[in-house]
Amino acid sequence: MPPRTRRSDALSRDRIVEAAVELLDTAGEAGLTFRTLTERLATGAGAIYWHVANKGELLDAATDGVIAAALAAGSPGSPREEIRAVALGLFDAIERHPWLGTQLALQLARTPWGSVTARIFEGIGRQVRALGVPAGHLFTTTSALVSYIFGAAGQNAANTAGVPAGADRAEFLDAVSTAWEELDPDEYPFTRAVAAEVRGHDDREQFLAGLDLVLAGITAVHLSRAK
Amino acid sequence: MPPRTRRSDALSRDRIVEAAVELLDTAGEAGLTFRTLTERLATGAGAIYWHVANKGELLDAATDGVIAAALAAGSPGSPREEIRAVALGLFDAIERHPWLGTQLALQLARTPWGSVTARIFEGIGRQVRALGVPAGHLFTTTSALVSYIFGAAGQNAANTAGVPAGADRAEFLDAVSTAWEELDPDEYPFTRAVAAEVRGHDDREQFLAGLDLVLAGITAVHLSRAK
DNA sequence: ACCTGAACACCGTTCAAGT
DNA sequence: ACCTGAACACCGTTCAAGT
Repeated sequence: MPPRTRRSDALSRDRIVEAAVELLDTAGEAGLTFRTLTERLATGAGAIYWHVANKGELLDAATDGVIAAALAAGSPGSPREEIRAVALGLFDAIERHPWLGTQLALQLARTPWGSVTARIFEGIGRQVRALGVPAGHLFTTTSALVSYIFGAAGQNAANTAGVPAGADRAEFLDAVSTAWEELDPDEYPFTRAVAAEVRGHDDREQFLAGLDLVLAGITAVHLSRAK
Repeated sequence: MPPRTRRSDALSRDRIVEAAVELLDTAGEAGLTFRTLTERLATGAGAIYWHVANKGELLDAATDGVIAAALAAGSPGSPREEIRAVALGLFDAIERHPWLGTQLALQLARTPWGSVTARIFEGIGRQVRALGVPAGHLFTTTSALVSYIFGAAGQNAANTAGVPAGADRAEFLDAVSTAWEELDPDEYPFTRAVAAEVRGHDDREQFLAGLDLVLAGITAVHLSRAK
């Protein structure tokens, strides 16, 4: 009897990465092991190591592929619109693939200027220049924007990943809000006071509002005599 | 013959966490295992599990302790100064304990509103309110600021952790700058153009410049009729 | 050149047994 | 109540052997 899952054609790096992404999407980070991967691909561990150096490289490739696809959709528009598009592309990709949040952080820690960072930095930076930020401030300004985007997208990944699969979003926010209202008034007066604002908020809108805040800062500091 | 390292007194959760931080500082994230930890504490694995539920909880406790200590120094000052102090507290802690970058990201992914986030959110939020940001915008504004701080501090943790221990900082920046200058002109025109700005920059100054950018945005959007 | 799969070293965790 | 340490299940990785 032939194996239930038969390889239709030869193994390749791309097929391995693709299978890895599928496993990550369906079973989470803990669901991707060399055992599950070899089973899914109906092969042996050594076969995978022939195409990929180690698990870290496999995860990097998976992260890279998903991010590259998310940023590929280049819509023409004003610099502000382009920046929003790049940021939202990352935001949405993390929402679709919750493991991206952790993985991006780990990859950033391992190779700070890897291809993912470079891609986003370049994409954002071009638009920062198009905005009219003067030459000596391009690096710092772009870095600040990218930092916000990574921080906010990561924070959000945490939020969405933390919610149990079946739970309703509104229910979850309600629970957080209630929990905040019950914090110690001496230690957490601010968080308590702000608890109500959590209840109805939309993550995506909040992400964009924060982005607008940073853009407003860039305008105020670097483009004050513009137009 | 008695063991080289003898326990001077009873084990405790605090002693275990303290030893874990020491191992993380000296040997990195890979250096902390239950084997090295039991050896250092001259005990058995079961003893540690009596005080700590699992490795995740141990890492959370280590992260929490270091962050709490870093934020404890409360210097009185204007809201802006306080915000800078909190942000720099986190920034410096990550620089002193490079494993914090990864660990914060992982903890954020596991328990988004854990004590670390809550601590920073509360600390920043109070000052945002003191700045005069109107009630309905406190949550979103504080979130944006915290996102930038986490993103930038994390990004920086990556940068400093990536540098080999002995290497000179200036040398490293020089290498990055040179690498950027050699990127493909078609794919990375912006990054190439900005390579020179990398060479002399100071991470701490850049972190603060970005923070000022966000603060300027908050002023422009929410405090425009202030004073 | 590409793949197989048993074997290895190492990890977090458990648990019967001690004090 | 607190600790010991052998044992267990599982993981990433290697490598002699096959085609």
